This record gives sequence, structure tokens and C-alpha cells, in this order.
Amino acid sequence: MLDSARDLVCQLGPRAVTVDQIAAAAGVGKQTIYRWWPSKSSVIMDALIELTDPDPADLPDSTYEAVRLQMRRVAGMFASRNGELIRELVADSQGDPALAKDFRDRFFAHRRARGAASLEKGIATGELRADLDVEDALDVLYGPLWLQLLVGHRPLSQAAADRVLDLVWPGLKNSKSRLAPKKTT
Amino acid sequence: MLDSARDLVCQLGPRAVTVDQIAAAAGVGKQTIYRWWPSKSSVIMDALIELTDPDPADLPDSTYEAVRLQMRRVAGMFASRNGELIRELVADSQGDPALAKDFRDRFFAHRRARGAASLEKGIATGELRADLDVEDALDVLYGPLWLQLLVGHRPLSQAAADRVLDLVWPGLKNSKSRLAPKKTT
DNA sequence: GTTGTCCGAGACTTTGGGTCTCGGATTCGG
DNA sequence: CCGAATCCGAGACCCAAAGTCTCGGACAAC
Repeated sequence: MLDSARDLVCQLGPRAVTVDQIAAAAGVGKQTIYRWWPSKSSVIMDALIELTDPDPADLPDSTYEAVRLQMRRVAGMFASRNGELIRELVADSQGDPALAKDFRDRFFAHRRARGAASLEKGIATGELRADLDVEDALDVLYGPLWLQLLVGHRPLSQAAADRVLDLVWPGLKNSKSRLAPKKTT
Repeated sequence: MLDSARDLVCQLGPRAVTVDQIAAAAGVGKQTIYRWWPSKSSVIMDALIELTDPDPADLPDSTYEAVRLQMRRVAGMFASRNGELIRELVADSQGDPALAKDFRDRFFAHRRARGAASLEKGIATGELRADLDVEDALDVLYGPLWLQLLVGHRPLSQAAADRVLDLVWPGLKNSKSRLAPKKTT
């Protein structure tokens, strides 16, 4: 049933798909959908989570490289069909506090925690400033990508993510550290 | 007529107000509204622009202070009733490309140009890195504020804007400059 | 005074999310 | 093995609000 939702959303986009279509495709009554989800947007969110959750795993040891890879993955996701889903969900979240909370708790927080883990590791190894505020740093790193996703004033690319990181890095890194980040392309 | 729209939107919020209400309050037929604007969202955008455009003027000479003041103003605006308008417009822009373009061209670009001017001035005076990419820098400075506005994972405050600037500043400033930014609170 | 244009008023259409109802199938109790 | 209660697909229905169409009165032009 979620499968049908996922397929349709991928095929038509989240805006174009209707609840009736999902119900029909799943061979299920509309009422049954509303038995499990409170709104269409919730269904889409579950589809998004199922579509994007398989991720973590192997990160480089270098904090710089790890963060860079994570940012690139996010930029790639934003630029893909999933970015469209995210845009739609953020849009619907304005003016639906329950959905907004759900989005933050079930999608946003998970990914943010992964980013936070990398930064905390970097603090522990001394690659990042000891007094770094992780929350602030995450906003600074990923805020630009979200801005590009939601306002669309510039194309979203992995190169853009790299530029953001390089621009911000001097404010994050432990200036006493001798290890300059080696830039591998 | 725009006055009525502005008043109603301020009073009830952009989501709750209907075109019929605006028409009634302006003592005008609905058709007449659609003679000038293509959609309800467009009306709201004009109201927003009228509500927020009076701004520029006196900035401190110090680039750091100037940018800080501009960021604080944006944070203040985001936290006010106008922030609600902006959220709504960004939401409606997803899935309405014409509105999205209008939003970028008539609201976003203007404010961005002011920020760019400050940065360019800073480059010219040597306070900022000569090779700074202004577009990238603007995304990095304001992206976090937009993220907080649209996702709502953290409270939006002027203090948050200050923290963003301080975190990012080392990557923007001309490291050869002797003038450390003096932090006035 | 007649004709034409403009526009307030409000009825109407449309669209899609969400609810209600029916009837058949499946399951449980005796 | 049979009656009763539950579940659920199907689809009719409701509702709100954006956007369109139509009427009729007011004013202007000639």
C-alpha cells in the first residue's frame, strides 16, 4: 500500500497524485488509507522516509571529508526526485503544525543527528574547535542547501555543497590543529 | 484595495484570509481583484512587499557591523508576522513556478542585492577576502535563517543571527587585514 | 435620451481532501 | 456447521475556497 503510494509519487510527482489514485492503485478503499494516516501529506512523508532512509555507513576518517561527503549526499538528494517530495512536505507543513512536527521528528531529526555525529567526532579528534556549537554549525552547513532547494534562486549541485563547506570551514576547524584538510576531488 | 488585503492578512494570517473577504473589505467585486492579480498568492505577495520594502538606509561603516545589522533585521522580520507571510509564499511557490519566479524577482532579489552590496563594499575596503564569491557568502549567511524559518527546528532570534555571523566570519574576512571586528552588543 | 462601458455583487463551477454508507467477504462463537 | 459481528473495498457524498461567469445598476459619451 505504501508501495503504491511510493510508485505513484515517483511517477507523477507529489502534487499531481491524488488519494483516490493511491487507493485505486493499492486496491484498497480510501477509508482504509485514512485509517492509518491522518492526511495525504503523511502518506507522502512515509513514502519519502522509505525512499531515503537507507543511507549511513562508511564515512572517511577525516572529518572534513566525512562532512563533505554527507553534504554532497544531501545535495544529491535535494536535486533528485526526492527533493521534490521534500519541497512539497515543507510547503504543506506551513499551516499544518502536526505535519511540521512529524516532518522534523521523523525525517529532519534523523538526518541531522548523523551530521551532528560527524561534527562531534571531529570535536573529539581535535579537528574542529572544542567550543563549536554543533547546532549552529549544522545550520550553517546545511542551511544554504535548504535555501537553494526551497527558493530555487540557484542551481543545486554537489559543487555548491563543496563551496559552502570550504567557505565555512575556517570558522569550524580547530586553528591549533596542524592537519590541513587534504582536498581530494 | 491592497490596503484591505494587507489589513486582513495582518489580522487573520495569510492562510485564513479568503479572496471573498478581501473583495468584501475593499468594497469591490472578486472579478476586479482577478483583473489585476493572477492569483490570491500574488495579492499576498504585493501586500508583503508593501509591508516590508521601506528599509535600507544608514549602515555602519564596519562591514562586520553592517552585515550583522542586516542579518538581525532579517531575523526580526522572519520572527514577526511578516515571517508568516513569507513562509506562506514559499509554500505556495512550490508547485506554482510563476509565483516562485515572481517571489524571487520581486522580493528575494531586492533584499539579496542589499546584502550583496554590503559584501562587495567589504571586499573593496579589504575587510573581506578579495576572492570571496558573494553569492556563496549570501547563501551561507542567510541560509541558516531561512532554514529556521521554514523548518522551525529552532527558535529564530537575532542572537541566532549573531551566532551564524560569528561562526562564518573567519571564512569571509580578509585574513591579512589587521582590523579585528569590534563586537558591540 | 439612448447606448455602451465599467464594475459591485453574488451565483456558479471545479477540484481534491476528507467522511459516510453499503454490501460482500471473512472470521468468531456456539 | 450456521448465525453474528467485524473488516474493508468501493464509491457516493460533503465541503471549502479558488477562480469564472452573469446580471444589473451607475455613470459617461454623444
